[in-house]
Amino acid sequence: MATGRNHRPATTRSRGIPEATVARLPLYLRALTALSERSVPTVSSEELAAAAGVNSAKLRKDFSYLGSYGTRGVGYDVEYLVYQISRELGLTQDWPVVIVGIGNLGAALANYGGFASRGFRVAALIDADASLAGKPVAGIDVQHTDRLEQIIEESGVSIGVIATPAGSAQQVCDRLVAAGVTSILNFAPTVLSVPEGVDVRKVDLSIELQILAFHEQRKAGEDAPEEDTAPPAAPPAAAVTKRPEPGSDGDRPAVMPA
Amino acid sequence: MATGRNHRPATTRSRGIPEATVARLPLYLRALTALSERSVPTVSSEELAAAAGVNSAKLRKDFSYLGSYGTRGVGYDVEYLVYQISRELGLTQDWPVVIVGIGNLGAALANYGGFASRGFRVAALIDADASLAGKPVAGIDVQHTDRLEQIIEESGVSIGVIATPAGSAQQVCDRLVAAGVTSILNFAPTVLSVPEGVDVRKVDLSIELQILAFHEQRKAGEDAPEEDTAPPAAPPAAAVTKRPEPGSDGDRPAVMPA
DNA sequence: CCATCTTTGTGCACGCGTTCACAAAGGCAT
DNA sequence: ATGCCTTTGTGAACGCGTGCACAAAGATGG
Ligand SMILES: NC(=O)c1ccc[n+]([C@@H]2O[C@H](COP(=O)([O-])OP(=O)(O)OC[C@H]3O[C@@H](n4cnc5c(N)ncnc54)[C@H](O)[C@@H]3O)[C@@H](O)[C@H]2O)c1
Ligand SMILES: NC(=O)c1ccc[n+]([C@@H]2O[C@H](COP(=O)([O-])OP(=O)(O)OC[C@H]3O[C@@H](n4cnc5c(N)ncnc54)[C@H](O)[C@@H]3O)[C@@H](O)[C@H]2O)c1
Repeated sequence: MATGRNHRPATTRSRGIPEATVARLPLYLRALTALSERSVPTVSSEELAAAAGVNSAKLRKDFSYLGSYGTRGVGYDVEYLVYQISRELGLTQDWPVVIVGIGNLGAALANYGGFASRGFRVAALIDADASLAGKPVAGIDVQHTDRLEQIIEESGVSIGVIATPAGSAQQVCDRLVAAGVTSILNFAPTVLSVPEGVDVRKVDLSIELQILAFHEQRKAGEDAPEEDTAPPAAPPAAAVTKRPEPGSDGDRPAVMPA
Repeated sequence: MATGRNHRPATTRSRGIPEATVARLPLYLRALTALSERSVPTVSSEELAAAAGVNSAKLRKDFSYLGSYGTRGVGYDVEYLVYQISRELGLTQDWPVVIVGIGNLGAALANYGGFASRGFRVAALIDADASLAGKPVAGIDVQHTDRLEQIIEESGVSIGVIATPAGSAQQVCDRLVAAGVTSILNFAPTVLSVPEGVDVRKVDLSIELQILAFHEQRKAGEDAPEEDTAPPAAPPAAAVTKRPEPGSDGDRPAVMPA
């Protein structure tokens, strides 16, 4: 999963809908939308669960938090459920979104059609590079960072996407929050600190790959005997003496062997 | 979070390292790398936890799974810890990666510098569009899908990134797996089904936004009284009778009101 | 060598999330 | 109507993850 707030103190526990359930609702919604397009009238928890790639009991429990929308012996009415989930997720209204940082990634996001298909609308593209200002990306003119606050207030934007380099992310975040944004999707590889009441979710490609690498390594080393912690390097203790750097810094033990 | 395997039956539970811990190791690694660049010799759990945005007790417990690498009264040796985590994550070796689907997103990924900074190397870019073949993206020539199997075998690729449209994703996935890929990072909004032993993680922008929208809606509606489930639509029951299934398609109750 | 002070490593308790398993509900055929 | 069959909704058990709080380890200064 990405990162919601650290730990919701259970006080603000969304009318009883668990966070894990919320994270799966979009998955169900996607599967249901596909069924709806094929004009399938009803679907059982078993079928829908298979389509969404989850356990059917989990799905039923998830839906039970929304209410009793199923019919025993039959299943769930597809259209009705699509509406209920959409409403629960707040997708019956349009959410204007700003994207800050129109580089490789930001431009790809701007071009992504998957926004509008749900209730999201790209309200503005913002970049600090003056030479980009006025140029259209995905049919929308890029605007300069100077106008960030103005744009957000005028358009009533409450969701911001950060696709700037990591070094600028916190600064951009601060400005977004100050201007009224209360939900942020962060693609920059940094930990953002935000005041209470602001939600941050992060998408970090590098982390995902590293997690895959971890499991990949385990798969590979499953046959070969593990070499444990012995071979790697010198233990950390008793190794803090040298100081090669005049500026500031201590020594570094001779780790990172061959 | 994204999605690891559904549920690891605890049998293959990575030498005791909890999945949640594995997911945080890259975070610690990033913070430690920054410290290392500033030549900071040691760091306490409290400081490092703050930098990584987590609880210090959690961080200490996480590290305890790797071994006792700290020194009481002092903290952790930065360089040593960087090495230990890198080794645990399998980052001491280079992982060749293929990206399939060099469109908006795939091209952005190919251009992303964050790959090489960790142990990942873009081994090949693959697309079904014949007009892209031979054209360089990020300094690497795009190759046609026909050569997918050959490329994977030749380069010994075990990690694949899917950035094709959703409709092609499962098919691409199947080919990757058949060719020997055992870890997949999926950007297409689809549930991929893979055989046992293959890990899939997904990154879904749309889902992240929907989760943010959910919380955003709650924040907004906190003042206003909730309108519960009453107004929405007609209840689902008593609407399932017909089954006009010669071709397909049944009726659809008049949901989705104004 | 001893006292003190810092910080780790972890035992423990708690809450969330997952899964099983089944009673109740409801459709459908007879 | 009545009984059967399907599928929901949920009680309960379990396991994982989190965070508190503290004893033990070790550094440091006298
Ligand atoms: N490209 C990818 O596939 C990818 C993948 C994962 C993460 N990321 C992260 O996403 C971010 C963007 O990546 P990218 O490849 O698009 O980089 P990029 O350099 O192509 O684009 C960054 C853009 O942000 C703009 N910018 C810089 N500072 C700004 C500021 N203060 N305010 C507004 N705009 C500002 C720059 O002008 C530039 O247009 C980076 O943090 C990167 O680490 C990228
Ligand atoms: N662009 C985004 O920001 C974004 C965000 C989230 C998710 N996604 C998802 O990522 C995927 C790619 O998005 P995009 O915007 O880059 O789309 P795109 O249309 O720009 O690129 C898709 C590329 O995949 C290639 N392709 C199609 N079928 C293929 C096949 N069978 N084998 C190999 N290559 C094939 C196409 O030739 C094209 O170059 C889509 O599934 C999209 O939903 C994109």
